[in-house]
Amino acid sequence: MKLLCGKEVIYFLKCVTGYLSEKSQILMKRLVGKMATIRDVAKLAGVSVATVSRVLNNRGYVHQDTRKKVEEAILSLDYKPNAVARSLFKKTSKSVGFIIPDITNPFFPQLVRSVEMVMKRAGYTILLFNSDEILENELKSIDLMVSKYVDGFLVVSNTLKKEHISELPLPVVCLDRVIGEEIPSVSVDNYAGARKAVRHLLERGCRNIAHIRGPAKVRTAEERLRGYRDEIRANGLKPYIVPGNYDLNTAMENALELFEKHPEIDGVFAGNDVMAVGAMKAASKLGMPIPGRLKIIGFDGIEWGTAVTPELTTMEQPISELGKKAGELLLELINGGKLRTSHYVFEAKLIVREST
Amino acid sequence: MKLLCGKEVIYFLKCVTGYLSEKSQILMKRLVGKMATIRDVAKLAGVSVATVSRVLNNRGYVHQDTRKKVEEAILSLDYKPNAVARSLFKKTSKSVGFIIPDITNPFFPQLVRSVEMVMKRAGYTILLFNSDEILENELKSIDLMVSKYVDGFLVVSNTLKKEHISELPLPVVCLDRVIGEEIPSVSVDNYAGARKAVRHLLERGCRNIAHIRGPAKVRTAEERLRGYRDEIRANGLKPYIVPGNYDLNTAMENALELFEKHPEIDGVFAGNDVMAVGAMKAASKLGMPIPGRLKIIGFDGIEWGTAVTPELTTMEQPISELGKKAGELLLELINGGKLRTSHYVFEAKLIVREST
DNA sequence: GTGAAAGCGCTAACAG
DNA sequence: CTGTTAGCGCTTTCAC
Repeated sequence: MKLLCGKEVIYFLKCVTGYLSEKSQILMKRLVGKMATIRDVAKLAGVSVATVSRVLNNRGYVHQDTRKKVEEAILSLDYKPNAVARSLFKKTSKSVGFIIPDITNPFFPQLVRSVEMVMKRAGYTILLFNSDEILENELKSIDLMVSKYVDGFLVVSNTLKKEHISELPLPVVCLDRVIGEEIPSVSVDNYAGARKAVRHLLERGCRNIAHIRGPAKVRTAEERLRGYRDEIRANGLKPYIVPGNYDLNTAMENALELFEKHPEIDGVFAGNDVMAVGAMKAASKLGMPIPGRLKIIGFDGIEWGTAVTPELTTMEQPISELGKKAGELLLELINGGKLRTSHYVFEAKLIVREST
Repeated sequence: MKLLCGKEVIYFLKCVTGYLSEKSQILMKRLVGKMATIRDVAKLAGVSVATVSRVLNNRGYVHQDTRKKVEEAILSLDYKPNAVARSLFKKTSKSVGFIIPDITNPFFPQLVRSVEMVMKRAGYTILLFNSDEILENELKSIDLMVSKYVDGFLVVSNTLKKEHISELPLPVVCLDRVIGEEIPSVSVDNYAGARKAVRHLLERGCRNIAHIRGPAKVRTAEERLRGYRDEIRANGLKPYIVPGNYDLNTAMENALELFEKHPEIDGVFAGNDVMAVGAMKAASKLGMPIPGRLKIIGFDGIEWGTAVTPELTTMEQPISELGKKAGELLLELINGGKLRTSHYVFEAKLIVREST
């Protein structure tokens, strides 16, 4: 048999099918690439589908001998339960969605990884959606997820509002940014982190500290800006604020301009690591030694920080922990648990490297 | 009604339900958060489910007036077709899997992004799996995908062999690495790219060129090594090869050792950009100016290359194009098309920046 | 043009 | 302990 190819098998089947026992016929189905169903297993094992279902799910009593017969049938048919059929019945799919702005932003891969890790361990699959922070994309993704019976989802977004989420028939947890009181979230204390960053620069002797801020309307960026401003004020210093977009080039250009206009600047707190690297490049273009002439601190703790020379001092976010905690919350929610705390706030941690 | 909250509505419903027309009852269902089904729509519109299905799928003849009634019902119930039920029947899920080694490796986010882009446009969702190149993980993910009726999948892997794939009941395309003649693939010509890289160093005047190689058994790494070796030989030079693991630290340490032992080295071709950055750091520790005393070229074209100072010269892979092409191939396969060419090989492109 | 009915593959009562 | 059966929500013949 093994030597026949697809078409031949089919032909052969047609010829002999009438003469074969039912069991043999089932076995043949496999050879032509058809997936075995629970019914095939039941027939082959000589039991009912209910019994097969029982051994599959380890539920209810099944006699040892029966179980064995079923297991053998499963093996010989290489039967795999059909997840879609199961989903349809159970209204659950063992999968969760994850909406992020852009996987290409170096902050997210680690987050995705840690989320996937805890979800996979619990038997869940991840559907990934890049939204580019465009509301319409997010909404579409959500509809899709609902119709696919995902069991819940994680989202990092600034555009999404609570009214988009609160009526949904599935659990949601927000990551990195909080959307509303009612929606569980995991984030870091950006404000405190920012103040700590500025304080570090102060301790290193900086007096004229600039801030390259993240994009307007982005929560994290606003909070870091506020932290910077407050700490600067509390020390009676003058704030220097330039816009940035959480990306390298804008930050570099704006930093360049800043350094030229304000040569007194001796410290920079960048809204994230990517922009900090931009500032480093600007400084290097102007021949300003780091940390000698200028000290720079970033925010995030992404790998880039250790790739550059000098290595970047930064306020590290516990990215993996964020993802892990968010995943755990979602799992609890999925399993019908009530959350004791529904807003988790982590601390950013000062990692002193070479740029300060 | 709108002022009642969940529990109250339910109570209210219980009380009056007997007195309501069937249509009103259907409308109420929504208020308590139940998803409308095609049956609800049919009832509300006063037609059969078959008709609703017809307007949903734009198939067969439906009278204008009927269509209108149905559409109104859909709107007023905020009905969304259930993707799972549809999948069960159609044996297709409008989703594809993507198995990658590790999203945390800066090469993959861009790839994922570009794949998602073409797939989303065609209405497909991405299931993401990080395998860590562990065969067992890959196999598990594949089983999962099959049972979820994914319509096909993309995979980048060295561990997976053709026998794991060729019998699968769904289309597969390999990315970045080719697994076998029968399995469509999209990759780049690592060998030629490597030779080109070395030639560039040669043209820049290097005579003692070392190679930091990628991990053993990884196809791409082997090919780049071979390219290096052949080009060096062809020029009658002496090869210097040190191991690396496609990661920063190993590369840095090994480069450090290499530079100390062989001060004559004046050029480095690293197996990927991450290791090239490692080499840069090593050089910087030893105070070897780049590109003055030592020239370095990487492979990949990831963003890191522009973040470091000096910016990294590299053999750029057209990552987005790889993803796009792979996605397109998969779509063709899914739609039952035959591929004219099933192995696409892209060229790596020399991007001269500051490190050479 | 439209409806009735038979599944897709699985689970969970409910009987024995 | 095991089998029968009625769906989950949708699509698709096949009649009318």
